Amino acid sequence: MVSSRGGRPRRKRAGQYHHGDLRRALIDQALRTIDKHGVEGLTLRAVGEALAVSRTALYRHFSDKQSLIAAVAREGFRTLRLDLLAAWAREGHGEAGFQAMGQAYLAFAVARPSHYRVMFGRFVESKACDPELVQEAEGAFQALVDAVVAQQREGLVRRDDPVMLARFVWSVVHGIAMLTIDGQLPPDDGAPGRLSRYASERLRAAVAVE
Amino acid sequence: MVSSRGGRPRRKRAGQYHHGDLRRALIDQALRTIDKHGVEGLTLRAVGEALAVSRTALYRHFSDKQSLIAAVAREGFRTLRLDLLAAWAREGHGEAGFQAMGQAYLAFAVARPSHYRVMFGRFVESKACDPELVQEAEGAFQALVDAVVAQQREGLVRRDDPVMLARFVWSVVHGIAMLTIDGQLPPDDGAPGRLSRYASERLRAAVAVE
DNA sequence: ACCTGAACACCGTTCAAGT
DNA sequence: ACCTGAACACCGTTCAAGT
Repeated sequence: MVSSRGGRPRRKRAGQYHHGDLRRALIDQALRTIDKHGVEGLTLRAVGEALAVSRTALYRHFSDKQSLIAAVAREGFRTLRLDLLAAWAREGHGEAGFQAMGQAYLAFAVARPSHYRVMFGRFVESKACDPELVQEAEGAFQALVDAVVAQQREGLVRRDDPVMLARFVWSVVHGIAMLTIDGQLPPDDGAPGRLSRYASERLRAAVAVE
Repeated sequence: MVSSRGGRPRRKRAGQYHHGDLRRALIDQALRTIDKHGVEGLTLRAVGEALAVSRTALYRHFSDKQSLIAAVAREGFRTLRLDLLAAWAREGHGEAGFQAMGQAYLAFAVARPSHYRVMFGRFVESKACDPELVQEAEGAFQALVDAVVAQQREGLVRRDDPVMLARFVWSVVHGIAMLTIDGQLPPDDGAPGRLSRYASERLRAAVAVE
């Protein structure tokens, strides 16, 4: 995180350049704003102001606002992938590890709902234009596929097409994540937690051998 | 649909009022715009222009843009509920009916992705402010719960808490819907269709008795 | 190369004024 | 009651100009 001391906009002397990794600073600041105020609260002018930089300085590093948002989404998929792999490894690459992956996934979405929404919400139109984003998203999904294949080898889950099976699991977990962060479950009720436990149990039954 | 002939903005004579059900016309026009250009493409100015009305006429019927969007979301939940009930009834209130509900749900989302996104996407902050929207959303969910209870009576699905079971099913179907309309499945591949068939089969296993 | 400020074409919303 | 146009405070983006 490249931040000014105390999080305040830096005082700027005339004629001075940013002279740091402005690209990095822009992404970090955008992420901070998105986490705090959502994507719809993200303005390039405010980002520039927070970094004590002109509101058009950004165009040296990003072609437009969408491309900045895409960079934020990319970071999200990267963090998500690392979280998933850590959970899977921590619990020993088996049934428990798979369940931990699900929990890690939901924990990510609940901790950073706005960030999660940016990753999936079609804020980047035609992702064909951002192959790095597609690649990062596929990397996160691959962690799930790998875990499925590993369990198939151990005879822990049925031997269907692992990609299809992983997509099914992803749907469940993504569905719960979205319903939770979009406030579709009764609030202040522990509903998300109970649903995720129940879903985990039913999901295990769905992917069981025979 | 209250439309001008040919879909063109109507010519307007000076001093003339709209004198129809402007509220209704505003919702229809907003829905049309959202379906065509997404929520982010919705501007109150364009809505007014399309209806040959001042861009502030809207404020007589809605407190702000959000409240117009909320009305569109409400319509969506109503249509979704009717679609679900029709599918359930058409296939005879059993296993086939339940599967048809799932297909109807996905068909709705795929046919009107932007509308579907508006229904769930937190465009209305703090839905407590729009109790009618909450009510309509709950109505759609209730159709699902009722179908679960009916199947439990027939011994077709396990006798867990029907609300919890319905939330689980909803998660799966909502997850597939979102991944599909957000372009997270490989395009031009029939992947959404195959996933939905596979998920339907696995889901049946997940909710089966014993 | 990297940054700047003025300018342009947009927004949602408010409000005094009209019928 | 319902509608209007001007005005206000915002946007993202472009561009000639600076270092």
